[in-house]
Amino acid sequence: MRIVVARCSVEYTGRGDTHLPPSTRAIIIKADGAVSIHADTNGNKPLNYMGAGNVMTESARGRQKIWTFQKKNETICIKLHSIFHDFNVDMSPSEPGLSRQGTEKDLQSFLAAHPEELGFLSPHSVHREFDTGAGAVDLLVKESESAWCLVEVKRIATLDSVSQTQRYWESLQRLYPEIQITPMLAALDFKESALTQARHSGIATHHVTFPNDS
Amino acid sequence: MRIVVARCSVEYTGRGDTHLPPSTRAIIIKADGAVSIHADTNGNKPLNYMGAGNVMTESARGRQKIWTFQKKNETICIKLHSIFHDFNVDMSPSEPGLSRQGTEKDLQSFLAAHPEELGFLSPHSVHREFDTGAGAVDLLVKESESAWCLVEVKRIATLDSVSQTQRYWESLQRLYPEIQITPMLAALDFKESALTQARHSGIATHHVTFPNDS
DNA sequence: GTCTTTATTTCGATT
DNA sequence: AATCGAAGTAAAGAC
Repeated sequence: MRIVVARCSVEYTGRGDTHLPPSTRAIIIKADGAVSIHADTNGNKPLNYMGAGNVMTESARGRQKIWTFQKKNETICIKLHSIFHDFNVDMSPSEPGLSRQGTEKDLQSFLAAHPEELGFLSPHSVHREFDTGAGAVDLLVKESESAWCLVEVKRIATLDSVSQTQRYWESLQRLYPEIQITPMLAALDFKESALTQARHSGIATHHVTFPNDS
Repeated sequence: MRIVVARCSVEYTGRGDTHLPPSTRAIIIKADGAVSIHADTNGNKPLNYMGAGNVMTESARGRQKIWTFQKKNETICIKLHSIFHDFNVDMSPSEPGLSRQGTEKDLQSFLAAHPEELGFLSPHSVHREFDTGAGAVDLLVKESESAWCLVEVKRIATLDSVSQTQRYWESLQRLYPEIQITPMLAALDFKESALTQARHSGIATHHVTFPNDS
């Protein structure tokens, strides 16, 4: 990892176009090629950046260094006006990486293994990531041959979650017109507007408690 | 800005729970309090982080320093096993910040000023951010007293964009049952699935070209 | 402060 | 490599 502190200005063109006027910032270049330009503000977000997998070239206009990082459809160009620090840090090439618990996936697994938490006492079968023709729904619980329940799982249910559930419902009902399909939105937490919208759309809501939650 | 390079392990609890085993990483602490922990991989993303507005406390278990950053419903805890670098960088407190062009907002402004790009040759009026009762739609074009067109603007239209447009359409039609309301999704680019879903839902799609686009 | 939406979203899984 | 759905999304704007 290379860390450079410099007064610089930056131009980016690609998904959008951006410009960064001259100021002092920290520039981080990782082993994978990723570049980020950090000011002392802006939270953990860089002011400007480019992901891994680019080609870096150094040029100079007069005594001013210019770094250009090029990718398929993106270019970021950093003009270095004055360099205050510039050093490399050796890091172990093997980073163990982050492990997560309590994700939406975890919740989905839990509910797939414990459908009784959703009120399904003796389902025929529980499918995960069942294709609806408009994206895959988290769970499809077959209560009987002719009665299925489609369950969308969220950590937090929002208006979008309701729309998504409805989209799955309509699409799946179209694919299986002879089956009676019931939609359900299950979440750890519901926005008030999501509850209202779900009620209006005829979508059942189920507040679930994660086993690890206090 | 404080930059620390250290062998460390990290625990985070809040929106989820995460764990980061011991390894060497760069820790950046900004003036606004934001912390990010960067490995030499993972692109521009930090492995773990916490946004601005937290309280930092330093403690020690034996000779091992422990930093804890606490926020409303989040805690991040960094155990420092060995510190290799630790220095402060002075930055001008006034960061000019990034200027952007070609955002969705820009596109919305452009289309509000040039409704003819969407096929509206002589609209009575064009409203922006018009409340539908289920969120605000980008544009509401009144073609006549009794015929309105609701336009959702995106840079890239996805399945979600179609759901969102439909949600606005239904809600607005419920509020104004006597008006004939037509929905439209306008974007620089459409996902194939979005086009299919829009056609199915009776939502018009309009591929727009941004004036600056080549 | 809570909710809604954007983003150079970014990231990961899949085709 | 391109696509598409999801995210501890984060951050900004509205109410």
